[in-house]
Amino acid sequence: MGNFTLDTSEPLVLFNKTSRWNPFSMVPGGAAADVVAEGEDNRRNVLSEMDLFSTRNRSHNRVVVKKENFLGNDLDLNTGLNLVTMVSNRSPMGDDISTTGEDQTIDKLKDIQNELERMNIENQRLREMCLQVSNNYNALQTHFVTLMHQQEQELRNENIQNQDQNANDHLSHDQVSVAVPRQFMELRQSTHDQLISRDSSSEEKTVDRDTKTIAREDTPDSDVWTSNKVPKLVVPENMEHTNDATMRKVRVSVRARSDAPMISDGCQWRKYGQKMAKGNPCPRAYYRCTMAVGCPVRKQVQRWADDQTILVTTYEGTHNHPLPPAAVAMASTTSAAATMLLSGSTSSVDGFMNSNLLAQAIRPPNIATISASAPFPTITLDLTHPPNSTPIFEGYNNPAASQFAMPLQAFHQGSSGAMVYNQSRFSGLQLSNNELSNQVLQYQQTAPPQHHQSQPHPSFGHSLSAATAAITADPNFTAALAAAITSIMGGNGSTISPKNEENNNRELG
DNA sequence: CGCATTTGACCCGCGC
DNA sequence: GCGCGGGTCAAATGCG
Repeated sequence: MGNFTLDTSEPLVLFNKTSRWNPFSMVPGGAAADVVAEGEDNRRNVLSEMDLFSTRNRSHNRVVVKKENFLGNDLDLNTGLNLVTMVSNRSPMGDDISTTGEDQTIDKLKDIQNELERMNIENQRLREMCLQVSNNYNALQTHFVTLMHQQEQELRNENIQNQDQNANDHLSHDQVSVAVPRQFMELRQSTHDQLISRDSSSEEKTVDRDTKTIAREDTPDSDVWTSNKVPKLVVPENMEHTNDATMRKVRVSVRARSDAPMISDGCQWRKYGQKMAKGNPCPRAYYRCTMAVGCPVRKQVQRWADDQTILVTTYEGTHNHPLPPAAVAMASTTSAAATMLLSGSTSSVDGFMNSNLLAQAIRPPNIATISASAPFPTITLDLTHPPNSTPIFEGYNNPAASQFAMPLQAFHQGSSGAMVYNQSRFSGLQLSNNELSNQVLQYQQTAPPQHHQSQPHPSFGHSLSAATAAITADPNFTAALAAAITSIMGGNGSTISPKNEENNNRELG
């Protein structure tokens, strides 16, 4: 088989070069384009990689066909799009083409169809591989950020202990050690404009306050969720407990339009309460995850007061059990977002968050809001932007699938507006990026809509798409993905650069 | 009958 | 100290 690559990102008309029919005569404006085979005889079946959409070429009304020969019977097409094969019944010289030529054309078409089927299967396999790699990457990223957070917190604890011992020799060792989870305490206290300077004379009061709050906020999950009558003052035994407790208190809020009482995120939830919240005529429902005994994850569902078509789902905590595929995307996204928010609560917030991969991954403008003015630090993903009318999203415009159509469209559309941070300490983190929309568009071009519609979990494809889109916006991820694919494919020694990924995606589609 | 949901009571933190 | 509001519990209720 000869090498033959065809750019099929747009409708393509395949024609025999021996034909006098000129496909470019249909171009608005009526100017016919020349088709030139460089250095080759026009009468030979020379068909190769054509850049039909190059601005430069188009501007010159000329398409350059690279010289790359193939035999007529070896036509190897890589396209998933509709091809219209135009075969003239006359040669350029005016000679009639025999019936044998038509049979050969039919054979070619059959070969093409077979090859298309094979390539589609291969593309599907590669797509699944990409999803798996992206999921693994996200999990690793979350773990990495958590480790970074713990490491920094340990350093801070050492510094705090040294400062406290120097300034307050009269404080007992236990009182000082109580200040371990100060990282989160700082954020919460500053939230209420009550941050007390450690240099002031009120140091003892500060420690007492920390002690009280820690008793509630840093209690291990098992204590918190099983009984409220256990001793409230629990000093964290290790950093892991501390991290779990603070993580549980960090919230990730997702706003999406939905008529359903609750968005489907792949997890199993049990409602354990409902309250009327102040300032909102709609009740707030409380759910806990029931996929495992003692899972600390809870969520609140409430319609937005300003627009009751918008459903606000607030997640809190980290799952302590394996997740089904349908729940991986949302859970990992919220978990990573919570980790990012925790990372941002450190004193080195700007530098750390700017280096945070997740911060880049979720930084499409006008989507994420970090708010510390709420009782708990909350990162809000606003997925309520109006739908985009791009035909590619027709499947997502189906009302039945609307609940997660919004995330996709929001991610896709997220090229205007600005990411908002309610608290001044986050103001240094200006996240503006429009490459995500391109990446998402790319991803969606490679994902056939019917694939989503036929999934057993309707929300899975959409939520996973949104999460994957966010992940793939990270250039580091692109490089990692390229390396992973290269490694998996093993073989031809060629590497996939991020720049080439677009072409690869196009071919995979 | 078992499980999920509902709903009023209770706990707790916070502000005045 | 008291009241308010958020969050949770658990008995009652509903449903398949």
